[in-house]
Amino acid sequence: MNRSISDVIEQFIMSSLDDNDFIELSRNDLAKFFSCVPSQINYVLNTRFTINRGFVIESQRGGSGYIKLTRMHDNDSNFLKNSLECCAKPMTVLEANQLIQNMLDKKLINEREANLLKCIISAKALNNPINIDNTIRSNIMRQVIIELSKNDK
Amino acid sequence: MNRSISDVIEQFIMSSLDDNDFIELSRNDLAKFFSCVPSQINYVLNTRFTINRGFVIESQRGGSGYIKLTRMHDNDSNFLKNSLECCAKPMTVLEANQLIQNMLDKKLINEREANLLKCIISAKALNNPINIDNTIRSNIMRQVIIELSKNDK
DNA sequence: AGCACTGAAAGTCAAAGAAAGTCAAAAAGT
DNA sequence: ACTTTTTGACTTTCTTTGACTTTCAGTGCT
Repeated sequence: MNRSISDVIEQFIMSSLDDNDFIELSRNDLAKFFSCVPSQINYVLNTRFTINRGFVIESQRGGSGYIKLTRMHDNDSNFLKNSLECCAKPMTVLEANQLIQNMLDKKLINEREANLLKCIISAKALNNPINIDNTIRSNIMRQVIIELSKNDK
Repeated sequence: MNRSISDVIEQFIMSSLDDNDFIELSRNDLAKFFSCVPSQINYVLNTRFTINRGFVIESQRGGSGYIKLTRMHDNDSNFLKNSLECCAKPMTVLEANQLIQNMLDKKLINEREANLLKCIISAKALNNPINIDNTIRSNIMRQVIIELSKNDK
């Protein structure tokens, strides 16, 4: 197996995640360590540690910036993955409400949270040109799912 | 997580506020203590201890000058009412985040809820024509506040 | 008492620095 | 040929630094 540097970096990051549910990386340091350009790290992250594979990435730029990588819990991850597909297209209020109800049923959120979400994706909250309304709604739900995927507190 | 010197200073000031409702700082002494330039203290104050997060800063220059930092206390309904006014105008991500942080500080929402809200009002979630972006954001926050007011004690 | 001087604060603002992100071209695999 | 990987120039975001400004209390002089 003639593996690429990307594979090696993937492996390295993967094993760092063995012990912890999340790790914090320095893009520049990692790049230096593997003698590659920094954007290669982004490439690895974007191609290997995707939401669909159960990972969530957060980061901050600027002085003492960082990249935080979180692994999702497996049981929830499937449901969330499927839900994500739901959010690939614009959603009506009805569809969004159903998704929220599903999340509630699966105990991924509680009642209070469900109510919050419902009011947020309501027509009132997204009061603006109708044609992009549903798009924003699915964008919001996608972000919610990503947020719920982070299993740290 | 204390990533930057600014974060460390923020923490320090924050914990000084644990016991008292207000504290008096000496900009120069603080700067000396943390081995940074005095204006760094201003930076921390301006980015972390903002009005939107419920802090008030008073200061005096010149001989025996000082910086007085006060944490605002007002009851929940007052707070919600004021927050509503905040949402009368379009809001930037930063403004919304500070409002959410403030709600968290006041225990009107918990950390999980705060994170949910933050991701919802993020640029990513509201990914659409910039000029109406901020308007949607304030609409959303308004609905959230209204929702939170429902189960008010 | 009133006034000017002085030095000790704090404030401002913009440049420099330090990350991370983006995107597309070039290179390498298959 | 086509897909994946590698590279690097350019962008964006946040932090750190420092030169310069403003304000004030105290002091000494008239």
